[in-house]
Amino acid sequence: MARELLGKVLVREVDGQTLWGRLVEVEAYLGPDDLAAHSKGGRRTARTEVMFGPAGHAYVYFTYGMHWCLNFVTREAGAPQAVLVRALEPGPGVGRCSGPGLVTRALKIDRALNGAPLQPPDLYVLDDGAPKSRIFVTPRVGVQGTGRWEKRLLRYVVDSPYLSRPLPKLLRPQSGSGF
DNA sequence: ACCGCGATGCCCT
DNA sequence: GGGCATCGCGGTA
Repeated sequence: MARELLGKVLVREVDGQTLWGRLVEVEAYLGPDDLAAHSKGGRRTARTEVMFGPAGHAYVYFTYGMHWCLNFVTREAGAPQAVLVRALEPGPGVGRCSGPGLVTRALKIDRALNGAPLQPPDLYVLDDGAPKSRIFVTPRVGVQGTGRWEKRLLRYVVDSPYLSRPLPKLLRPQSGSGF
């Protein structure tokens, strides 16, 4: 699902304006087995409840005292998996969205959208037919201390200047070309 | 370039 | 009460 989402357009309609950006960086969180996931060990709390519901809804949580993070719930009810939106290539008039906290700031997303269906008019994903870019995979960001899970290649990106952190040199297209 | 750290509040034990 | 799926700033190179 994370791979599928890359390159598609995330649209937010709010306050009479339409804000959008193209998905360039996402991470997969694989539920109870995944020690980096909020739903690790099947933890079902007020915060994680939305992830236990059906796919196609927004899971929005608050972190570090000031940031909201947007996820897409990706599996059937009872399978608490999600894809975290980490960076967008911003559309016209949209500010920098390189990092999960910046994505939600730029698209005016907060707890009011937690549990919302990913459908018009508030928040939805479009495929505008843009050509698909090559996908690169890396470890996830900010998941130290999760044992083998911190090394799993569950961050999916396309080569873009809008990533929250640049592609490792070894993965960069044209690396070693001589210039 | 990299590193350290403060802000700031909710969640979970 | 500790920690956090972060960010931006200011310091040192």
